[in-house]
Amino acid sequence: MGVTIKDVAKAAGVSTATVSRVLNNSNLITPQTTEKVRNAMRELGYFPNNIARSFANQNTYIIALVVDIEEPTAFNNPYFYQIQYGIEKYICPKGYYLMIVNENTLNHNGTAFSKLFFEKRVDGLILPVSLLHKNLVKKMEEQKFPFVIIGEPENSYDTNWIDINNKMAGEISTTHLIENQYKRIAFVSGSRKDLFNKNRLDGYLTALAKHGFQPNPDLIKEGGFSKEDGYSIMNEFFKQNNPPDGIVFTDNLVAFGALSAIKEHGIKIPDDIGLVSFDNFPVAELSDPQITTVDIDLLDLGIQAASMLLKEIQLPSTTKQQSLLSVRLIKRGTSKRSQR
Amino acid sequence: MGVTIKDVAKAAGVSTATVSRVLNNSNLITPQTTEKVRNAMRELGYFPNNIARSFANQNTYIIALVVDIEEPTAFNNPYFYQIQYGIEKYICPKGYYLMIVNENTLNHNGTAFSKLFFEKRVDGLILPVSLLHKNLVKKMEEQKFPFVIIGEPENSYDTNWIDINNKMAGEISTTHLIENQYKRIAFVSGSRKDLFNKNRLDGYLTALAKHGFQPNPDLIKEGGFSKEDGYSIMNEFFKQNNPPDGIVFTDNLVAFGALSAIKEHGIKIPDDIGLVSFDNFPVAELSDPQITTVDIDLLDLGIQAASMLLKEIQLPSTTKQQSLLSVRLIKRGTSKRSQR
DNA sequence: ACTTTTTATGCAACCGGTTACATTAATCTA
DNA sequence: TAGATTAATGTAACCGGTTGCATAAAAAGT
Repeated sequence: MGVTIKDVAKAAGVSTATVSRVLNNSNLITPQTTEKVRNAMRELGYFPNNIARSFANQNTYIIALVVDIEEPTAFNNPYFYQIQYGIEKYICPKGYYLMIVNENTLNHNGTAFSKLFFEKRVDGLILPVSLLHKNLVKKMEEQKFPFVIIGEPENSYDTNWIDINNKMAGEISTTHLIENQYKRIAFVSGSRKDLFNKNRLDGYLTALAKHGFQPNPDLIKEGGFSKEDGYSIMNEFFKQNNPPDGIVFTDNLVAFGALSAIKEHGIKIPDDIGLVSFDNFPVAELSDPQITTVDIDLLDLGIQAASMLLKEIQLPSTTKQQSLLSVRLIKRGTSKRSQR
Repeated sequence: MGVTIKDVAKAAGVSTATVSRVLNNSNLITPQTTEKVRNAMRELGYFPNNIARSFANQNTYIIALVVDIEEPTAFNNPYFYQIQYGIEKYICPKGYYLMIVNENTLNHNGTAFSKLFFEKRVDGLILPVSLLHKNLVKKMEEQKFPFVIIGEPENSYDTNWIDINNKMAGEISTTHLIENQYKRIAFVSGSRKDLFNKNRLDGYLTALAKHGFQPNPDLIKEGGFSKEDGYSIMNEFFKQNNPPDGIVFTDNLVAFGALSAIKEHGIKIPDDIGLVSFDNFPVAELSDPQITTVDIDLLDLGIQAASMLLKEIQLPSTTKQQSLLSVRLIKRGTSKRSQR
C-alpha cells in the first residue's frame, strides 16, 4: 500500500541496503548515489515507516513522562504541565517524542506504568519520586533501562534524579523575612513525610539558626493544600496569644487562603505581617498584594531531566547523575515592609 | 536477550502461532493449551515486545495530541492541559497511549507534526483548528488517516471536529446579565478573525435581540489576552460618557484586570456593574468577588474528542462526526446584584 | 601492470510478532 | 463406522527496515 524502501531501491536502481544507508546518512555512500536515491524518494513520495525502523533497531525514539495527578487538583497545579513542556522542548529537536501516562487513570497497583518498560514501548522514563517502587527499580536497573526520577528519593536509592533545591528554597525565603525585620517567623508546609518538605523545613531552621533565632514549635505547622486550608491555619495562628508576624508557606493556594483570613482580621500586609510562598504559579500575581514567592523553574527542571535521560539512553553509564536546581526569590508585595 | 515468543512456544511445547493466539485471546484455543502457554509465560517472565507487535499489524496504539502553545502564555492557560487529561483518561483503559507534540517546538512551517502521520508513528491525531492546512488535510483524507479537530473549522472543511458551543456561551452569559437588570451590556472578546469569537459575539447579539436590546458598537471591543489588557480596556470604557453597567469577557485574565480598574474607580461590583467571563479556569475563584463564568468542560471535551478518534480508528467511516458541547453558567459574586 | 588497500554497494539474515493456509484431531451425521 | 464437518494447532510467509559479511570497484603502492 505505502511506498517502501524496496520501491525506492528499484526506482533508483540500487539495493535496499543502499537506500537504508542514505536514510541514515551513512558516510559510505557516494554523493551521486545519494542524489539518485533522494530523487527516487521524492518522486515516489517516500516516507520511512517508523514502526519498521523501530523494529529493526529495537528502539522507539519515544520517552514517557509518568505523572500521578488526581482529578480534583489537576488543574490548580501546573506542576507537571510545565515540566512536560520543558521535556518536550528539549527532546523534540533531537528526534524524540514524548508520551504522557497518568498512573492514576491506570489505577492498578501504582506501577501500571511499568508496562511501558516491560513491553518496550519507550526508550526511557521520567517519573516522579512518588511512584518509585523497590522491585521495579531493581528490574529496570538489571536491564539497564534508562529512567530519571523527578524529586529527591530517600537515600536508599542510587538512581538518576533531579530536584529543585528545597533546602535552599526554605532558607532564602526565611532569610528574606528575617532581613525585612520580621521577628516571629512561622513555617507552614505539606506533610513532612515527604522528603522535600523535610528539606524545606531544614532550610527554614538553618536560616533561623544563622540569624540566632530559636525555633518555636507553635510556629511550625503541617498539612494543607487548598485555599480553605490556608484560611483555617491562619485563623489558628490568630488564636495563639503571640501570633507570628511572618510566615513561610510552601504552597501558593494555602498562602492565598491565609491572605483572606489576615484581611478579615484587619491586619496590614506587609506592614504587620509578611508572607512568602513557594512555587511561583500564575496565581501568585493575582492576589492583592501580590505574593512574594520562591520561583522554581519547572521548565528548566523538565529540560534538565530530559537531558539527563537522553544522555543515559545514548551512552549508558554506571555512575548515576544527580542534580539540584537553584531557586530564586521573587520579591512582591507581601513582604516589602515600608520601614520599621 | 529478552524472552521471545519462540522461547515460550518451546517451553510450552506448542507453536509460536498458538502462543500468539493466546496473547490475542483467540477463541480457538483450548483452555488446557491456554493454561500451558500462560504458565510458560509466567515462568519465563515473558512480555510481548510491543514494537514487534506494532510492526506485524501496522499500528502503534498511540494517538497524538498536537498543541501549539507559546512559552510565555503556556502556563496561564490550562486549556490544552485539561483536554490532554481527558484524552488520556479515555484512551488509557482502552489500551491506547497518548503522545504530546507541541508544534511550536518543531518550528518549521506549521505542519511539522505531519511527520507523525507520514511516518506512521501514531494511529490518529487530535489537533487544534489553528493547525489546519488544506493540503495536509487532503493527504490525510486520501489515506483515510483518522484525525479529529478541536475547534469548529471554517465550513470549507468537512472533517471530524468537536467544540464547545460558543454561541450558546455568548448567549447565556449575556442573558444572565440582562436577567439581573443590567442595561448597557458590553462584550469584550479576542480577535474576531477566529470563528469561535465570531460565534461568541453572535450569541451575545442573539441574547440582546431576544430581549429587545439594540447592539451598540461602542460596547463591543476586540483584542486582549492579559490582565493588563483587561485593565486598559476597562479604563477605555470609563472614558466613554455612558460606560457599560455589565460586561461579558471571553477571557478570565482580562476580566481579572478589568476588576482592578473597576475597584480603582470606586465602582461597586456587582451592584453598579456586573461581570461575566468565559473559561472557568482556577483563577476565576481567586478574585474578590469571585468571577461569574461560563464553565466549559474541557475534560469532557478531551474525552469526547478521544472517543471520536478511537471510533474512527476502530471502524473508519466516510461520514464525519461533529459535536458541539453544551456549556453552563457558574454564578458567582460579580453578577449577583442585591436588588434594584 | 599487478598486487594491496580502501571505498562503495549488494546479498541476505534478522528483529518478534501475526495470520492465511495447511494439516491434524475431534465431533457429528446417517 | 465411514465419511463429512468442525475445531484446534502447526507451518511458513510476511510486515519494512538494518547491518554483518561478501563482493566489486576504485585508489594506492611498488
